[in-house]
Amino acid sequence: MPILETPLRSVREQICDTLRSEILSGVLDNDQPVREQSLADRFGVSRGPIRDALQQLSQEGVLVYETNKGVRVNTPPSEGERRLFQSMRREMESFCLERCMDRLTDHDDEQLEGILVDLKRACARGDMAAIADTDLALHRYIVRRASGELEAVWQGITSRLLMDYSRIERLDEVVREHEAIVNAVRARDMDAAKKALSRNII
Amino acid sequence: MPILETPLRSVREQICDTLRSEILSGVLDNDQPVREQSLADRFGVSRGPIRDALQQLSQEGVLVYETNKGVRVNTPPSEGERRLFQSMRREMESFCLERCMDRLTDHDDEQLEGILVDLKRACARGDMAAIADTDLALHRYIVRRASGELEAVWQGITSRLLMDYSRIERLDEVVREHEAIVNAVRARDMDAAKKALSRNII
DNA sequence: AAATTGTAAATTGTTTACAATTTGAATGTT
DNA sequence: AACATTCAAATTGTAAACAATTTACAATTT
Repeated sequence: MPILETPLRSVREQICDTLRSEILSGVLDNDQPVREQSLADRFGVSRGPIRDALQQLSQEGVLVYETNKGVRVNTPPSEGERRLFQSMRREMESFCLERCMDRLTDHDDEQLEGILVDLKRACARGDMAAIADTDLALHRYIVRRASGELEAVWQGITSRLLMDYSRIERLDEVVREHEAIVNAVRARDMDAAKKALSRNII
Repeated sequence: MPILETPLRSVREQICDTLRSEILSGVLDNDQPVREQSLADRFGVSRGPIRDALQQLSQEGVLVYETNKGVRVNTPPSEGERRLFQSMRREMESFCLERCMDRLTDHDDEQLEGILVDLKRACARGDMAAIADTDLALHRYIVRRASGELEAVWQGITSRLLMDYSRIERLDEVVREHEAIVNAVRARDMDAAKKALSRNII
């Protein structure tokens, strides 16, 4: 039997992750239509799994679905909605820290450190898609560690918040903020970790 | 051009609503597997649209999806998760009230009153599925009136909170709470409306 | 010229057929 | 009896064909 549980990511999930990363990092313009057949050609599968992925991304808020018209890239939330989502995301991640902090092991510290290294590399080469990926990966690690049940809700809120990830301009700031998060978590300093997480949610 | 916008609900949405209602009201047991073909037979369509609906309900938290194993009815959230979702739902609905209150018209009042009538009838005949439907419909009306962009997030949180709707036992209490909500909204009393909504979110 | 209508191409929605995987019972082995 | 193995049935995953709808553009009318 396998020691480490393999997630066994489906085709749908892989396509979702790729498209989400590209959209959040600004590769595709807003309101730009996304055609099923072209994606099917690109990923080398039929339209079935593509439709599954597009539906999931629509529910996540990354795409907008219209009956008989397909999907298009969503627009960022309004200022009011942004503030609401910020508040909710902070509440979620604080909750997750509270729940998982005393269960974290050395292995978790190593994982977080690894994500941090990936983030630094992505920043060094200015790869926005990879930056968005690793940024999300670090937060997601905390969420998953606390409760897999929360991940889908967290992803929906976070994706909507990041629909204009492009406004992230100071890359060194991103690295420093995530270093602060990892350091606080490694020190098991709940208060500092919450503050560092909250500061990074904008 | 059409005076009243027709929502044009897709097959997927209709199946989603039917299954969600049945599951939240306790018709199907937890952890019970849901077979695609049997649902296809029941709704008179092929497995394609069924799979769409099951995927959506999985992301909503009503069902749990496992690769190559299909879906099963989800279990209610833990006590901690419940408190978190409660807090987030209260924050969302308060936000929606703030945003839509001064835009409400007589037509909105009539709509809310209509939902209230439906709720009373459903309670009178003890139809749990209809009670859950109309309960949700009233809150959803406020959310949609404030911002359609919030609905998917709200639905995910709310569905998870209602995974054990059966604990709702005092039906007269349900009616009174919703009457309080509608009355406060009709009076455009922000504070009372927020309190009434919050009291109803448990 | 502007608006309307008609038509063909493009696109999405659905069904059917088939491939891959899981499940469960029957069988065999220790 | 307990455990592993095998194999068929059930179930999910994917592909391809078909139906329904939308879109874009040409033709026609006002």
